[in-house]
Amino acid sequence: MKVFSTMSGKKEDFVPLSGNKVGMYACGVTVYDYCHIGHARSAVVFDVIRRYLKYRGFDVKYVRNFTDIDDKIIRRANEEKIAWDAVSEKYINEYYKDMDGLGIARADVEPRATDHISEMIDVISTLMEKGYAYEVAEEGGKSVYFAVDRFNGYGKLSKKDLDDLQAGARVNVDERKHSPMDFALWKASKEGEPWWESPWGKGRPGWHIECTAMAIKHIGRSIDIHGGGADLIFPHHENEIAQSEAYTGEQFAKYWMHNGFITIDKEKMSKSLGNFFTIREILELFDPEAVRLFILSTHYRSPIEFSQEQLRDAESSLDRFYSTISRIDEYSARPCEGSADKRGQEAIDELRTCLEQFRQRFEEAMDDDFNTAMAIGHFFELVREINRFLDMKIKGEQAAVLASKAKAVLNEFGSILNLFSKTPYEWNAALLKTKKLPVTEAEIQQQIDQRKAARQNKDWAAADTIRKDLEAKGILLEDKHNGTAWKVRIS
RNA sequence: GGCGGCGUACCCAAGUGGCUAAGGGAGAGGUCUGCAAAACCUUUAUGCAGCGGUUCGAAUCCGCUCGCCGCCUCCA
Repeated sequence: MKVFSTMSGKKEDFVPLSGNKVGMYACGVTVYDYCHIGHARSAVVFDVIRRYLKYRGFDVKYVRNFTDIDDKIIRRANEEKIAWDAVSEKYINEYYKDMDGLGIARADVEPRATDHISEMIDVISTLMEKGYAYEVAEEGGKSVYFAVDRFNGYGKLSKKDLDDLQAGARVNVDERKHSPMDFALWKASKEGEPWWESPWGKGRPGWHIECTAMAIKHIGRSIDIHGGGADLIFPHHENEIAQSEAYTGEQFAKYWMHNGFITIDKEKMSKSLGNFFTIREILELFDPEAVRLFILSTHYRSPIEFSQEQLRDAESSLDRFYSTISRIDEYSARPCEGSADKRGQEAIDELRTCLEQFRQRFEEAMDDDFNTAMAIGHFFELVREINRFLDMKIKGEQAAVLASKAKAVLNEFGSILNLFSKTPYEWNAALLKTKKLPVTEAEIQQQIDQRKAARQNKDWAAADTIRKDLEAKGILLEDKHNGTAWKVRIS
């Protein structure tokens, strides 16, 4: 397996630090607002990476944190005139609503910064002892800063030169810092701010220190994979490396993985620009599976331009997929009597070969730095092969069994991408709700029954009228040998 | 200004030295169908921003030009 690491800027062979155990830490969200689709991308990507590593037989421990204390949370609390922890509690709940809705599995550990204050204090104390950090007197207590120039190798992840950084610093120069790039490990609390007791008086942790403390506590002094959005490379992950490696004297993370952004009009989606869609806004309009397919159709490191058209394309793709599953189900349910002729036997052998090759191709794609886009391409290649096979209407039980096998393969590998796991019925029923179509399933069925009677009387005009009426409401009818099926029109 | 990335058909997108440049969406024609839908078949890039170079051979490596974006401040 090859994994691209931001540290080396190359794809590297993936070899865990210890046997087949993989410790994976992904930076989660700061809980002060609803999550947007960019957060969804990061969650989906690392969810799939974790699933694939497990599929590959690794014993994965996945940790994803919540930053539940920070300036923005405090500001939000002040704006809403509620307690800071009411803000974080609320948005953690909302996070789960969104992510569960999207089908993101929970991480093995989902630690919160404020549950790890003592661990952070321990790390900071050690950094003080080792001379990597210094205190600064503040009103009512002391703050602690990390001295960036004491850490040899600062900038190695983001490829930044300390001198350039300082020369180009846009940060307001803080007189109390020895160097403008130094960052807070511990902040003395101001009047009215939340605080915890520490060797430096009342205060709260800086942003970066939580990940060091929680990664080390829940995974270990060295972790295999550390991930997050590309915007965390600097300064957050750079600072994490400095703190952690200064603290342990060991390599903090073996592989650094960063997902690309979601853009709108080519610009990064972000809270500050205001050009974002929240996850819940999207889920009002599109099926969660379409959102996941949209995200996974592009390699995780490339930018994705957000658009509703793209989401609709993803829906159409899924609809194609589920139509095929539906065809398989019909075929397997009533296999043609008799046995396969020579051509049929050849087709059976061919499809069998396709299924074997699919496994290889899927793994090859995913082994290459989790190339989900390529893997999905292989799914649809297989879908076409299956459709061709079904079109041949091969006689005999053997062919029916093979069609079921094909479905099982699709489902098995789909589950690694957390895609393609519904039944065709569930897909359409979900769409009926998501698209808020003005008909119920019962009404559709009733119309289908009426139309059936008309068709038996060869009253094509009446039958076509019913079909047109339903189509106007977004429902397509498909006449098949064993009856009429309905589906939601994607448009 | 420093560092990094991107530019593949009508749209999205994979491919990063060598079989006919994956796959999805959209369009056109055909097969099937009472008619449709779905499915299948054919079709839509002698071409990979442009110009040079390296090479037996490049979308893929190198250089330059143009266009776009990201990080350097909180950010997935």
